[in-house]
Amino acid sequence: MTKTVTKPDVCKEEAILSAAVHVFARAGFRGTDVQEIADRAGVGKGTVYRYFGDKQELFWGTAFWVLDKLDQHLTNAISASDSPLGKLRATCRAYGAFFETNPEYLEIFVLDRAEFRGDAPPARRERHEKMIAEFGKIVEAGIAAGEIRPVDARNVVLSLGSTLYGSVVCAAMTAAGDRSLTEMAEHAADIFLTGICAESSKGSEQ
Amino acid sequence: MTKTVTKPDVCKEEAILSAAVHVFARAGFRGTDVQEIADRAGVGKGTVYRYFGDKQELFWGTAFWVLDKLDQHLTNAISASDSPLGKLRATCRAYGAFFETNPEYLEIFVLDRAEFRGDAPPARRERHEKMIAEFGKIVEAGIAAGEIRPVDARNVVLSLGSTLYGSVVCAAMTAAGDRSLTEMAEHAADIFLTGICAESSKGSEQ
Amino acid sequence: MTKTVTKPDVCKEEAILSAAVHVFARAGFRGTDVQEIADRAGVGKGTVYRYFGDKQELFWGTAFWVLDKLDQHLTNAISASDSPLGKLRATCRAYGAFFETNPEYLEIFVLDRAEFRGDAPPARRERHEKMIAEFGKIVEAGIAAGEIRPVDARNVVLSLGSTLYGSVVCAAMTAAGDRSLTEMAEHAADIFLTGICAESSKGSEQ
Amino acid sequence: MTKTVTKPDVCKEEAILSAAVHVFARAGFRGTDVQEIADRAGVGKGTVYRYFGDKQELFWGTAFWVLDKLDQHLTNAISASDSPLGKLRATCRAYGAFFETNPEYLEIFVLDRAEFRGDAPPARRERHEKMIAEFGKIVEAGIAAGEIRPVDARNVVLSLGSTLYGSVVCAAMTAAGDRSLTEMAEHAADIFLTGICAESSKGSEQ
DNA sequence: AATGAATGAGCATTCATTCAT
DNA sequence: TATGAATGAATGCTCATTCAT
Repeated sequence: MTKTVTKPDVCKEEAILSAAVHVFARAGFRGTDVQEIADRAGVGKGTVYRYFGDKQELFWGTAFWVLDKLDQHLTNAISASDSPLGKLRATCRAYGAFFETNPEYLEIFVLDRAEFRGDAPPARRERHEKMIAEFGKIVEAGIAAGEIRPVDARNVVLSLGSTLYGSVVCAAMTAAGDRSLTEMAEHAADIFLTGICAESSKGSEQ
Repeated sequence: MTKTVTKPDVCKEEAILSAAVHVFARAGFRGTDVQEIADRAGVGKGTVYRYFGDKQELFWGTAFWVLDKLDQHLTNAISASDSPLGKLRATCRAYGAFFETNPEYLEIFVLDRAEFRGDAPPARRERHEKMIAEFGKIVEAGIAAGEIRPVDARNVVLSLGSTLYGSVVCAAMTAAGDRSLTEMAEHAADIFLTGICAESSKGSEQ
Repeated sequence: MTKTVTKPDVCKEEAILSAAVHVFARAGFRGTDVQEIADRAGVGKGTVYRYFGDKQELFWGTAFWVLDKLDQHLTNAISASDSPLGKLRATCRAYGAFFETNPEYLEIFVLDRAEFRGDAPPARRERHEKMIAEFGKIVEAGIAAGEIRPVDARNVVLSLGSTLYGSVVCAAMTAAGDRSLTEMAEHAADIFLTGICAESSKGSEQ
Repeated sequence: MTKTVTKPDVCKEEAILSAAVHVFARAGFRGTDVQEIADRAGVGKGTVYRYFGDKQELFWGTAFWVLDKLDQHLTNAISASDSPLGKLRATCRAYGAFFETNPEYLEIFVLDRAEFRGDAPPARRERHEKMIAEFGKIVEAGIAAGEIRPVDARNVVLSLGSTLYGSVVCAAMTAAGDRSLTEMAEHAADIFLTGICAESSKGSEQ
């Protein structure tokens, strides 16, 4: 019989995930002692294992949780603007702000990449694709509206994602001495968006 | 008495570093057994410690070694073109090609960020600043030549670095299914450069 | 207050014991997870503890249950023959057949010895003595009838028991490659009984 | 690369095996904490793992070590007598004496059966077969000399082995209250050997 | 200088047992 | 009475680091 995993209490699950973000972010995956997560969550170590099966699943659960929060945050940001370009700008700002407000979440993203490359469970891949598709539609709307040059939407979304990811990771790396994550992301967005704007709307964009 | 570290034999040092790249890249920092590096380098475990002091120093030595190789690779690429914009483009292409040719080097960069955030020893920070300054000069030359809009050179270099970093990391993450690292980096460069080009030179750039 | 143990439902008790035989036989005493016994018995883990107090008591209950079954099986076999020697032969055959039919029961016997040496609760010791006495009477009847040499009945019964135990354990160990448990037991009985028969002239050997 | 196991120091190996016999015999396989073996052997826990790889291999090493000692002990006993029957008798006596002198060795045998049924590594199986063959030759010599009835030598050896095993295990189980292991084994031998002697007229029984 | 044997702190995971519902 | 969620002590195994040879 495979490992039994049940989550009878949503509050405990949240407490564990919240503690896990904190500890993983500080100590890394391998450097984390599950006991510390349990202590910080106020539950027994056995409970952590009952809820998540093993340390890796716990980490994946944590990473998914964070991705979910990011998705919600970005989704909120999108609705704050009407034009496609405005939505993209808002997304970039929200992306930077999200990780500036929660530096621990950024660590989870970095660890995810460092420890598990492409081994993420299907659920996370699907969520990622969903987000890509979502933004792809915005780009296509921008193209239809003449705000964005006719480009391959998926590639542009991947590039924008890469740029934002690189911006926040690198900005956080240089110890906040220079500019905030949000400023970095906005600067990256400026450069990025100006580049993909159609010639006709250059004037209004810059 | 502080830890005695000497490197009497350059060949051994190279062998250890080469082995370290391999093993760190595969297993991560914490997941790496120093014994495996010693075995692969064909030296005793004690020798690794004599040459590098401890595991963390060994990793830093490895990361510095890789950064050095990247620097040389990019420096070569720069000289292949005369115009500032050409140099930047060539740099982007070279950046992608470097990590496409040596995926292990990319892992070292990712691990560096994941495990040690900003704890890198001064030597590496200095080297990093040196590279930033180097490219800053190119940007300034581009501005002077009218190829690049009047921007803050340092910020632009940081943004370009972030973009390239994000591009290769994310491209490698999506399991090569989409495009090669080099293509990703070039695509990122296209968007990036087009955005910072002065209005006057748009035509020739696109 | 001492541990409260009640068995309100005989069906559940049987279900637990039956499951326990299965799991203990497969995994050994220490290797057994009480949860698995509960699952297999279709009851909650708490119920197992309510019925048996703790894991050791559960095992002893299981071993006693099996011993009881063996006793019944051998008692039936005895009644199938009239002569003392016939009864002993029948007992040997039945002994082998019992464990051949129920290999799990043999594991319980082996585990019992391995884990608890002589720590068995008085009830099992008494039951064991009762069986020894029972067979002792048959031996004495055989002696009285002139079928068996005048030997110490208890010692002979202990030896026969040891021989049968050794036979089935060793036979089961050699992976059935050679002969069945029943054949092994019969062979052992042949040698054993022939040896204790009166008529022969064993002068040269003692 | 598979687990590296080296045994650079024979004294340490002996110390570990000796400690392992002691601890396994007292606590059983699962109940044994490898740390205790290390402590008793006066080495670090890591050393135990360096020498034996894992707990199971350590147990197998221990069991083999004991089997080896038994083999030597029995081999010595054999040479003390000239006639085949004498050799078999001497073997039985030696078998009982071996385990009476070293009750811990008996526990190892019992645990071996309880935990690993037939999973023993090939080396131990081969050693076992070698011993069976050795005694088979003695039985055949006995048959040739007319001391033993014409029986299947291998089967007889297996039966004798089973009988002796059962005798010592059962004798030890009944807490030495009755007779010593040696006496039990001799008694078993008496019954066993008398039965396989040629001269008698067992017609009515067979 | 080079080696690799020895060490033991550290950590993931399991599971007997309890007890609130 | 029955349940199963929660717990934390227990234990196998790893690996960074040291140091005698």
